[in-house]
Amino acid sequence: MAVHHDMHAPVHDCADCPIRHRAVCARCETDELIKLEQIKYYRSYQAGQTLIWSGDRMDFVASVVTGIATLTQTMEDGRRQMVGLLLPSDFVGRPGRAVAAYDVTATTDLVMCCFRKKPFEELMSSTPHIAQRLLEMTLDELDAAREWMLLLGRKTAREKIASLLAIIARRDASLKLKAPKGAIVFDLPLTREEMADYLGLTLETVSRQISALRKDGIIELEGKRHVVVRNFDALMEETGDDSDGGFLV
Amino acid sequence: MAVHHDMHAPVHDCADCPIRHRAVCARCETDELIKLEQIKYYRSYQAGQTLIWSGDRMDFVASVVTGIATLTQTMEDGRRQMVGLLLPSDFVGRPGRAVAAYDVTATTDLVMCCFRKKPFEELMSSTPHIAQRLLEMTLDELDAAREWMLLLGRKTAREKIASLLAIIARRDASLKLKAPKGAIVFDLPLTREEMADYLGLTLETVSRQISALRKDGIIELEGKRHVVVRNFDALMEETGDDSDGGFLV
DNA sequence: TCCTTCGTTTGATCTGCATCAAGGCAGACC
DNA sequence: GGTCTGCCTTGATGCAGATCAAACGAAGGA
Repeated sequence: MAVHHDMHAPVHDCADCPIRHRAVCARCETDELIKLEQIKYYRSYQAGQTLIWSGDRMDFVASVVTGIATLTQTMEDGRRQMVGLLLPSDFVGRPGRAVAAYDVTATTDLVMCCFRKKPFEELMSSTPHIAQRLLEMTLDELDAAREWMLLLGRKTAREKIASLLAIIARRDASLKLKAPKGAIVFDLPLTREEMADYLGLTLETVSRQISALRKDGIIELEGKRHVVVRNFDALMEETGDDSDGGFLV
Repeated sequence: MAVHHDMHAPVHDCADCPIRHRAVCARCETDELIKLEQIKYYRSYQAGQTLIWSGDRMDFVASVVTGIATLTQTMEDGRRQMVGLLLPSDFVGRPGRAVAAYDVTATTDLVMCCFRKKPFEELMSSTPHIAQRLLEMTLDELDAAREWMLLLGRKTAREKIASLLAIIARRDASLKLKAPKGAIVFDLPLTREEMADYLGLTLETVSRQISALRKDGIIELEGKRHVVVRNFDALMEETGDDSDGGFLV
């Protein structure tokens, strides 16, 4: 998720927000931020906990401070598809909608910064640039969703796995000190089953393809979750994406 | 695509827009509409024509007046995935982005109402409710994209076909005089190949599944494109969605 | 009129991934 | 220690949908 703060650069963190969240910290010391401060509150959740069930009333909107959450849809017979991955600074909830459309689950311990919906909406209508910021974020998410549609509809299992690893690797690389000279190293934040739900596969296929990428020397594994990518270009070759930009997430 | 005009009801059509388009006609006779009128212009395209190629410079945004257009992504080896279906009143283009991310193709003869991007963006920053309107539309599209991810990742070929037919049937029913007492009747606006690109299938599978639904009495076909649905509930049964609301498109 | 083209249907076969099944490994708890 | 539980791996088998191939019908053009 490329962070766009261009319109109000430089951005810095709120006093008591460990992570700046895009929807909130347009520019500290503005009136609207003060108002946001007045209506915000924090909530913590444990790994595995489902914060919101599809169909629940939603009386707040929120942004992720630390941890990872997922959005999933479930069919009557239990088939599940993950439709969103929420990383720190991502926004959940929809102004103008009363009922949640997806299950929201914490895959790691999670801290959310919440705003009661009513005051948030009032603030939104009185301070135009919040809507513009949200629009920009939503358009980014839409691009990511469409990239994901290509993956789900047309990529092979191996390409799906490579794509997911590349996304996680890239994100981790950008979070840490930039330009990792050598190997990219990261921990998978998802179980095999969650990866399967994300990719439209079964957990067995996920496991097999990860093993295959390991055997082919594309990645190295230490334990089940810790991944080393020595040659990022080789991994990108496996994704099926054209060499350059590609993923917007 | 549920049409939301609630915030400024009643909405009526612009003098020379045959179809009201959500982003534009908030309420006629407002200042911003007059300004929009000043920067808008129409363009027509023939069926099959590609209006915009992924990577092209985009110096305008637009909304569909009549006809149908598609957004597609293509992989290097030619695999294609449709990622959006643009119906009358839908919006194309992204304020704040210079380059198109997808191919945009007219599947029928098409009329677009265009706005040069620069003035549109200026107007957007001076008239807040345009951003709010666009946000609402974009959130709808995001919901649709996520519904589509479930389809692509987890539905069977038969369920995919039934879902697509149900969406088209429902849309047509809402465009025409509402509450069709008996059968729903419509023409497929897409070729088998386009349907395949939409659904993440091959055209042969699309053809076979349509034949199967016909044999099973779920739909009737007159010619290749004309579809009769006598029992909409029976069609919905085949989609795999839970009975009630479901699709947001 | 015939011929071509394009979209489509249908058949035969192949294959990638799902499914079913068994077992391994590490951490927690007794 | 032992055993339980959650997560993961690997093997054997089956099947939905892809692929390869042929042919049909309607529209259009010579």
